[in-house]
Amino acid sequence: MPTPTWDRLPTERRDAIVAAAEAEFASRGFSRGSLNVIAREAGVAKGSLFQYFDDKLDLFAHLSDLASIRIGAAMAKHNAPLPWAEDYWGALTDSLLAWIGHFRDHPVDLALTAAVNLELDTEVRVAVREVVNRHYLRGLQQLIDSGVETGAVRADADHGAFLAQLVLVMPHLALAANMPGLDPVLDLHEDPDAAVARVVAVWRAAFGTWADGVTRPVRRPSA
Amino acid sequence: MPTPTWDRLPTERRDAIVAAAEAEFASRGFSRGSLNVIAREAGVAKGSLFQYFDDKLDLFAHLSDLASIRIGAAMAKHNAPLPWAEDYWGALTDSLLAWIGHFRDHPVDLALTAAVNLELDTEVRVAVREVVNRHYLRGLQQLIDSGVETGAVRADADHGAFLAQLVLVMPHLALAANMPGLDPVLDLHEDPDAAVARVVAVWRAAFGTWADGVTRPVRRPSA
Amino acid sequence: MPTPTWDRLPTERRDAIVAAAEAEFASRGFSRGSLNVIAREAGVAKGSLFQYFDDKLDLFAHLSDLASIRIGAAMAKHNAPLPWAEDYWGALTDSLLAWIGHFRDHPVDLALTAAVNLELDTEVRVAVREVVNRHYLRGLQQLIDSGVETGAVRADADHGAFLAQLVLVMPHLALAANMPGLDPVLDLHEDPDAAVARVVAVWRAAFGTWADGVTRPVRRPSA
Amino acid sequence: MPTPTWDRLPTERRDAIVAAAEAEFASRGFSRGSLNVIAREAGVAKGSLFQYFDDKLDLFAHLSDLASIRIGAAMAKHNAPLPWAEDYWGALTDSLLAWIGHFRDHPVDLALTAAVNLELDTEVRVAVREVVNRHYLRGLQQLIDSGVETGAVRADADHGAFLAQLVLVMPHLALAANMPGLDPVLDLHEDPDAAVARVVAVWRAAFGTWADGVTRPVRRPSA
DNA sequence: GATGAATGAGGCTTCATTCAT
DNA sequence: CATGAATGAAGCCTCATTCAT
Repeated sequence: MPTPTWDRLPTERRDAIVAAAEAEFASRGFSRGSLNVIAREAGVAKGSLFQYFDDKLDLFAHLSDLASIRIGAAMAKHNAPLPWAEDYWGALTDSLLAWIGHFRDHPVDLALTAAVNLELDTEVRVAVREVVNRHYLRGLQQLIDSGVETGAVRADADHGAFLAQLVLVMPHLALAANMPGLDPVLDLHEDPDAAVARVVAVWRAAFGTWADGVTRPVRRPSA
Repeated sequence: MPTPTWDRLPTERRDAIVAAAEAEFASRGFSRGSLNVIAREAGVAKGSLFQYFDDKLDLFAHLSDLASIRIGAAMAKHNAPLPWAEDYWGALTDSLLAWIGHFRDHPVDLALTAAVNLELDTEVRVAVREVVNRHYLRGLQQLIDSGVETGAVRADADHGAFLAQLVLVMPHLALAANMPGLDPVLDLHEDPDAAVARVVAVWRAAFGTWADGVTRPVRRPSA
Repeated sequence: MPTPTWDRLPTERRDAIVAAAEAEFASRGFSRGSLNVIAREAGVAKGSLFQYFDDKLDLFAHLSDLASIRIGAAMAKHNAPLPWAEDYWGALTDSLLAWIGHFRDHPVDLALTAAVNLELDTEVRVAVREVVNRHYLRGLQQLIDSGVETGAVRADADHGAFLAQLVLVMPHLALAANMPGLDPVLDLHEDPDAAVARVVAVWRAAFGTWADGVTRPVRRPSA
Repeated sequence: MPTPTWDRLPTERRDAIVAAAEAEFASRGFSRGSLNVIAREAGVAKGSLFQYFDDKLDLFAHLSDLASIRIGAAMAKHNAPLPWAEDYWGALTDSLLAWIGHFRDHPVDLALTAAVNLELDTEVRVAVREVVNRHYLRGLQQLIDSGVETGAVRADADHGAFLAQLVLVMPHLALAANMPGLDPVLDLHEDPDAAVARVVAVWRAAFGTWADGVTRPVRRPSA
């Protein structure tokens, strides 16, 4: 967590540091990103960074926090007007495409998400994910709940498994749709629309009700 | 790719280097793994490594190649006697648990898989994945095909989406089941049996035929 | 020396700074002790420290001064009721054990004494010792004088040499008895009672009168 | 301990590094001595130092080892022709003056001894002392033994206490005689001859036999 | 008189790669 | 073909002190 000093800083100074740090970590990842470079690019003394953040990881976690808030806000804004009640799976498809689009249009968010998800160092990854997942899980859980309420998601489906799929698949969509070499099957990078439609179809089959309202029971494993 | 010199090397020398390199990359990842340490532990001169491999990445890719072959062989051996024809989804569940078990019992394979999947540097990741995916995709495709043949997997299901799910989920299973802090929903690390059962249930619902043989059509998206 | 500003400070503020500084220097020594930490722990601004003290050394010297006064008072109180007249060497032994005990029970005094005695920087050490020795020498000289008056210390012994032994040995006792690895012979850390008895026996032999009152002349060196 | 690489080094390179390191640590002590400076002055790359020594402490310990060997050899050479059998205490006085002289004439040895004895960091001090004390203790013990054999030291004296005095006093003599501000009583820095004579007189009184051969028993404390 | 943000030199250590032997 | 010493840039982080507010 940033120090109180950070919060008292003039906005321009904070912005300069955040911009420099985002650029650096986005292009080089956490482990290889350099505080030297960040300080130089931000036009501040190297030591100043340590007045604002405990250490490198603390700075990185803060950036990730900012990014996840930014992404969450953008998605909330996009999702609000979607016709979840009338066409849940269509709205979900639309939302996922917007999700992909956000990362296409905000390379910094993409790169930070990549950096978080791909960071090798377990300590780093766990520390940052803890912060980030807190934001995401709540929103995704609400999304599932609303599907249940409107009848699009079967009440007796395994909602936890659905949530797990979302948590697992969404970062993959964001990364693989915008970076080459990550998806060898769905061709996300070339044709995201088709790929997303196929993914949603899977979920609909597994967790959705029939169009005619007939629910198809899927028993949870008795194990 | 290793140089011709590498291939002409006495077996013990090669083995010593491979063992040392696996141990090092397994415990410290690619970026932080040290050639110094590898050379020391293998009992060879630092310079020699550069006679066998172009650079650090070349060595790492070779190890990943070896590991994927090893893993593939182990899984093939385990899968052979499973009752795919009689109980496809049960066999799949069994296979996935064995998959998780393999990585639990072979920390080196786990760590290398982690290193590959978590490596940030795009160049590194793409280079290594290209090699690795070649092995995996073939095996997984066969697994799906056999499901179709035996009638467990619907002929009109989106087999590509199934393959994508496998490719995406299996590394996640391997890592999240054996490292803490990676799975915030399914609790893979604590109760892998239940988690796997839930995942397979999803696939069965999406891609499987009914127990009574009635297939439930899932139209591919018209998009 | 503290500035006049320091003397005008509210007592609680002074106490907070002294406490924080003692804790810091005690645990990290002079060279490695950090003014940053002291200011933070004391709840004062970093800059304020420089309003009260010229620099780091000035602050440290002040603490040492306080500690030596504190130690001197404690020892004076302990020494007062001892039977110097009846059993000088027994009283001295008792006093030295109390001396060791004081440092065992007051880690801050121990650490400050260590910091003073072990500080490499000549400038620092000389500056601090000058202040500290003033207190000690007077007390130790009185102790010798009283021995002479009561006849326990020979009048013709080399009292300066006795004083030098005390000055040299007492810090050693305090440190070596309470820190491992400083005394390779007497085993002060393990069995202080025995070690002190042996040291006092040496002094008694060198500077004391016989039990039967016969003094054994030790001529000062004619050099 | 230096690495094997260090031992294989050309003599001039080793000498350059040792000279630079001695000069640096001698003038600034261990904690404040800088490897940067040492490398620059020695004309070697900073990284090379880490091919020869594990870390800063390892280098410092090696220098201390060299110095203690050097000092030990010098003293052994000086002590050999002294008339220990005829005039033990005179010889001891002479030896101690030579000891002081050695450090006066070899400022590097003086400074290293100071650095070892005054290093605040317990870990450092203990590590280095372990190496150094090994050399000294043996020599000093022999010196006492020879005194016992020739009858100058009483057989029933507390030889351990004598050894402890030597171990404690000799570094003090070396330092205090050659650095101002360390000895507030004996005036070692101004008149070492007199000071040494007084110290030896103390020991003679405590541990020596009478000139006329009458031994004066000093019972070890019954405790 | 108090504050605390800014400084920036300097600290130790790591490491992939080269190249003379 | 093997060796291993040398490199030197780059890494993160610490800290006493200053000075504008």
